[in-house]
Formats: sequence, structure tokens, C-alpha cells
Amino acid sequence: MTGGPSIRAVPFSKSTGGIAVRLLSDRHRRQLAAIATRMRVPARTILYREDSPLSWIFFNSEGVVKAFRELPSGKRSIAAFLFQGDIFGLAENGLYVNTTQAVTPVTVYRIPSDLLTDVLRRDPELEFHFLTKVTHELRKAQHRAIVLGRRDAAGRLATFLTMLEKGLLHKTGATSIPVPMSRTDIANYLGLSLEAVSRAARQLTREGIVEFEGRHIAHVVNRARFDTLVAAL
Amino acid sequence: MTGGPSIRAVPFSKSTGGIAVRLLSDRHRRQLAAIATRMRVPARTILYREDSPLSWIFFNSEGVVKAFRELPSGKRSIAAFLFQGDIFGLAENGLYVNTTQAVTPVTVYRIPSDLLTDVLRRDPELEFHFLTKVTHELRKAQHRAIVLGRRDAAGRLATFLTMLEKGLLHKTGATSIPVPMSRTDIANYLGLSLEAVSRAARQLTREGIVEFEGRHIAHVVNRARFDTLVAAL
DNA sequence: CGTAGTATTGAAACGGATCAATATCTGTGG
DNA sequence: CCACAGATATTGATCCGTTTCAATACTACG
Repeated sequence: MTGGPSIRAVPFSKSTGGIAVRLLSDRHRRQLAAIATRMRVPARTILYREDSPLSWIFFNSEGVVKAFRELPSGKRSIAAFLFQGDIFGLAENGLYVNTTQAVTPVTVYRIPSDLLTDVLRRDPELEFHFLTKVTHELRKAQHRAIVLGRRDAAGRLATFLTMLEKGLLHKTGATSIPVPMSRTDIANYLGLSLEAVSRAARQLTREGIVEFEGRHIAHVVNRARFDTLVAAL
Repeated sequence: MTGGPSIRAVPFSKSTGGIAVRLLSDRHRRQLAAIATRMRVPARTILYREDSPLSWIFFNSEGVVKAFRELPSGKRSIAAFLFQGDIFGLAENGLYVNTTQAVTPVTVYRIPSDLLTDVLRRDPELEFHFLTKVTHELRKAQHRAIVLGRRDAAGRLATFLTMLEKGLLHKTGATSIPVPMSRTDIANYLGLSLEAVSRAARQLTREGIVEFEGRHIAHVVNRARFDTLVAAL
């Protein structure tokens, strides 16, 4: 949302989800700006497909992206949602591991992976930022795995809402949580059926814990019970 | 298993799970040897506890370590098993995220985290190795999450055995898979009850897919059906 | 060789998946 | 701006598998 060609919008400049991410120096910004391409794409745009050859690493600057795998059974498993500040482009043996698709209109920075590798190998400080970023993704993945260990659908959904909430920059007193993705996406992320997610949402409403305003905004009505439910891992 | 103080046993020197890990140069080995401490500990030793202050990063050189979190409900969720070549010591805000405990007798290298950080910041090549390692852990975590998305216990267990098998250095023709951890550990990793794991093992046996020799060795009897089951995600 | 932790097996109940029908939303063109 | 159509979501009923509870068997370690 910063106008012009400024690299300020590159996500390194902000904190995400509670960990302190050091700010990029101007030198680093310039370095990245020299090799990055800014892209604005509409929702549903596919950025790359699984098993296609790795060519770019991406930075999400604005909007939400989902990373998923198509399973042999035809089901799809969403590995992660990428928010502002997240990097993505995970590959194995030179092939992307997931397919990534814009959930909302998205602004990303795209850097050729070989160029990025070169820059990183020459600049340990910058590389350290990446190490931090990937470590952060690792924590997110482990956290998701813990959530998937839960049996109860309502608890999983509540925990998911917490994730979304923590991703925000905690506007004080803001009780509304934007839920940009579809129920189907949530189901695929939580390892539940669409119906189970729908029923879980209803249950949270019925019990006076969460209220939904349309399908894309949630309000935590009873914070105490909400927190209890989330903590009841 | 290499005798003496050689740093050769440091895990960077071998490939893990299919990704090509570049060998460490002698210079890098020397650099790490200067700050690393080799430790041999018996099974069940706790290496660090969750929420304790980060002080070391570990390298697993020999044996199996589990990383888990104690959940408020009293259950425990195993985030990962660390095998030969894996690094561990994930922290958030300066506190370890998991508790780690030796499953078998273990040989690890322990490096003070601040020293390691210093070395990495001065050596991009070495740092790149770490980036690769962490990325590898990230893939493992995402893979686990996909497994947890499965509903059927037998499929989860079979997939788990596959993981263990791929971790091996593929001795050609070796049909036996060592299963060093307990059934309870497997249950905590797969998000199943102990009973479900036990029944799943029995089912695999009954259907002539896997045979167990004691509780810590598995043989894949019918590879075709085994692979089908694993692929049936 | 005994004992405590670990694992197996059985029976019952809960909860989510699935199938099916209906409702609501979203984006497109009139 | 409205109407329509396809996609997305809700709700209901039934089925199936895992959890839980409980009793017994095994195994590993001192």
C-alpha cells in the first residue's frame, strides 16, 4: 500500500506473530530491490504449481496466499496460509512442494531463486533474516500440527481464529477478526470436512463464544470461554 | 561412532531424507569443532525443557531424540523425532519451544547459541547450510501435518513407518525397519490414542502387509499393498 | 526374578465423515 | 441496479472409526 517503487513494503520491515524481526537496513533494502519484482495479482491467481521447477522465492507484502497440495484421493490439504511478511517458495530437489494461490488480491515480491541465493551467500546479515523467517515458518507448521492433534472441531476452529487474530497488528480493542478464506479452505487446513467446519462455527455461535458477521468476519463475544476452549488442547 | 574428537561425525557431512546436503569444508568443520561440545547421553535424558532459556543449539550425531510439548490437558504432543543429521533447539523469544529427550542412547554436539550466531553471521556459506537444514525441518513438519490430516489409523502408521525407512541409508534389500520409539511415542506423534496405534499395527499384520518382530522391528511383507496404503492420502 | 511401566485386547459411546437436500453468496451480464 | 447461475455453505440423518474405560498380558530394568 505504500505508493511507488519503494522497497519499504517488503515484509522484512515488520514484526509478525510475536517474534521480533529486526528491521532491514537500507543497504539490504536496496540489495533486494535490485533483484525483486513487485507483482499485484487478483484473487485466485496461481503463483506456481507443485512439482514445477523452482524459479522464484516470494514475499507476501499484502493480502493472503494459500499453499496446498493436491492429494491422490482428490482431496486437498492446505499446508499454510501466508500473510503479510511471510516468505514462500519451498522446494525440494528443485521442484516446488506446494501449489500457491492468492486468496485475496495480493501484492508479492518475486526474486529469482538463484539470484537470491547468490546475494545471501555474500551477505550473512541478510541471510540471517531469512534463517529467522524460515524458522518462523517452522514454528507455524509445528503449531498447526498440534492443532491437528485435537479431536474436537470447535476447538480446532477456535484455535484457527486465534492464529488469524495474532497475525493482526493488535489494534487495541479491535474485537473483529477478518477471515479472508472460505470455509472450504479452513476445512482443508484443519483436516476437517466442510460440514464439520460449518457446524463448529454454528456451535461457537450457539454457545455465545463467537459471533459471525457474514462469513468473513468473526467477533469473539466471550473472551474467557474462548481462551479456555483454545487452551484446552 | 567415529572415534576421538573428530568433528567428522557432525551431521553436516551426510545426506538426509533425499535432499542433497553439501558437505562441510574442512574450514567449516574446524570452525564448528572450536565451539561445539560432544555429549554422549543415555536414553531418557532430557536435553532441555520447553520454556527454559535458549542456550544451545544441538546436532544429532547418533541415536534418536524426540521433541514434544506438554499440553494443558496432560496429553503430550510429539512435534518431531530427530535422527542422525538433524539439528534442534528451536526457540521463540529466547525460550525453547519444545522439551527434547533422548529416545535411545544419543551422541549430540552442543553449540552455545550466541556463539553459533556469531559464527554464522561471519560465514555465509556455513549459514547457508543451516538455512538448508531448517528448510528440511520445515518440510518434515509440513509432511507430518499432511499425515495428521488422514482419518485412518492404519494409514497413518504405515506412513510413519515409511518415514522411518526413508531416514535410513537405504541398505539395499534391507526389509527391516527399526522402530526405536515406544508405541506411546508413536501415538503422541500421530495424534492417536495408544490403543489405536496398537490396533493399527495388528491390522497391518492381519492383512499381511507388515510383520513385527518384537515391538521395535518392522518388516514390510507386501510392498505393493504397503505403498498403496501410504499413497492413499 | 520381581515389579512398574508399557502394550494388547474387548466393549461401549461419542464425534466427525458422508450422503443428500436446501439455502446463501458472488460475480457476471442484461 | 437487478436477476441469474454456478459455486459455496448450511442443515439434517445415518454410518463408521476412533476414543474411552476397563481388564489382562507383556517386557524391560533394577
